[in-house]
Amino acid sequence: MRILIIEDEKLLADSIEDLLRSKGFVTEAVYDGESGEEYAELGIYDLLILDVMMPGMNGYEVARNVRAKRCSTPILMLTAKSELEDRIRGLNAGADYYLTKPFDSRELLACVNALLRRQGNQVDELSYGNTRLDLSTGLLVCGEKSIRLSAREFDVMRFLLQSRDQILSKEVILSRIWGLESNAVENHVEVYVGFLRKKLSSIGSNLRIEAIRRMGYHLEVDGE
Amino acid sequence: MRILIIEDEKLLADSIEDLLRSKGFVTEAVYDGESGEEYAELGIYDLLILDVMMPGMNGYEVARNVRAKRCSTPILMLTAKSELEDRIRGLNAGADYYLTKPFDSRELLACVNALLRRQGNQVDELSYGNTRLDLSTGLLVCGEKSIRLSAREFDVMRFLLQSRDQILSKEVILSRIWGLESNAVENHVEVYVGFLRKKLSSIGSNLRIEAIRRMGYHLEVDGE
DNA sequence: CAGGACGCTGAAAAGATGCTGAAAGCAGAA
DNA sequence: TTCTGCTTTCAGCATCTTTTCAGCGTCCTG
Repeated sequence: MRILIIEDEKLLADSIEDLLRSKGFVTEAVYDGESGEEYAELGIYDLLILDVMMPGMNGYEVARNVRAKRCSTPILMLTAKSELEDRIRGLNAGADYYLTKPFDSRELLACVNALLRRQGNQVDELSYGNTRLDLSTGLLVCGEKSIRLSAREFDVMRFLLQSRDQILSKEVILSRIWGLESNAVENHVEVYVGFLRKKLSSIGSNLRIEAIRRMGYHLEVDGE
Repeated sequence: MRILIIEDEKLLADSIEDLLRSKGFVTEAVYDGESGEEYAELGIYDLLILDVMMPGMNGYEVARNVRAKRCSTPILMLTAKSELEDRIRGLNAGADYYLTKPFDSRELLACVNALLRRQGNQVDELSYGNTRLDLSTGLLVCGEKSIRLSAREFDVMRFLLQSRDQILSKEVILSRIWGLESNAVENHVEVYVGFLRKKLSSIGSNLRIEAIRRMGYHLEVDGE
């Protein structure tokens, strides 16, 4: 999931990026309306986060221009104002949701998730090696064989597949899959990795979930 | 990964230290802004955790002074206040992230990880000679061959690569990698240098870790 | 040249970390 | 309610990492 942040306060943009990245989103930030519009119109983003008050082109204008180009990427507007008429103005300009600063990070995340969910825009499979994870059915497929993953197994497998170029620490997996508030412990990750390894080998996959001591897990393809 | 905690409430500082140490970070704590600034400006930390409300120099001032010295270590600010203006003030003073007390330990960890990750992700590999250290997978690569480093080996190797123009004394390496409070001795460094030399030559690297008597170690490229 | 300081190494002990199977807890379906 | 499958918990084992240590070689200094 790729998110573009258009926000002239660099530090705030950075902290939004941190927040979203820690949840596994891919983010990019630009710091003025003009570049924002340009980037947004590439059409490669799943969501725009757009500040209203910016020097030069403001958020309303950006939203309006983007929509005028028939780009339907959902837009989340950020503003210091909380007046009804501002909200209406933003929505009329094409925004999908309106968040008043200061906002709670939870609220932002909930909002981002809601917008992405609403779009229903997902890739419908992830492949690596000889193996494929079907995101709509939750099936792990290898050649003729396939096996069903439970919800948790699916989340973990997907996260691993999405992060194939990185080592994922148990900590990160926990906070991403079980959430910050859960009282899940690292052994949960170990157990689920165990489940997944069993299922992977049962369908003859050449994917290995390699444990890297003290660092985390990494997906590898046998014979590479 | 080395973290400096600047927090006048000793109990809170201790509990943060415990938490982070249990996750394998090396921590040090100081209990007032003045010493905090002094330590921070040594530039040997990967992250600062900084309380806003302290007698004497407060967190904003520390952050501002540290930034004024062009020290770009990420700063995580802690505060009891959750007002927008405080958050912005902190961000403007150079903080990278803002956490309101009381905070969840998991949230703190996620935050710390996010900040460290962001920093680490700016460079995702370090190369020298014919050899490359992949920071996201922890692999030491030379041409076709590659070998996995353990967590400690990785830390030492990275430190050497990052300081390729300097001679690193065992003492500096010890304090940086094992931490000031650890009871590690210089032989640890010698042993790890030995491990690394073995791994370097096993993949055919032209890097040598040269010992300079009474001074320390230095990375050199064969045939230069 | 002798002696001491320093650095290197292999082997073994100590310590951490990761894996696993079994069982208990839980929630939804029948 | 009972059944079923998913998730969590736990304890013990296995494995890998880190530390420790003793002995040897080399370099420097007097």
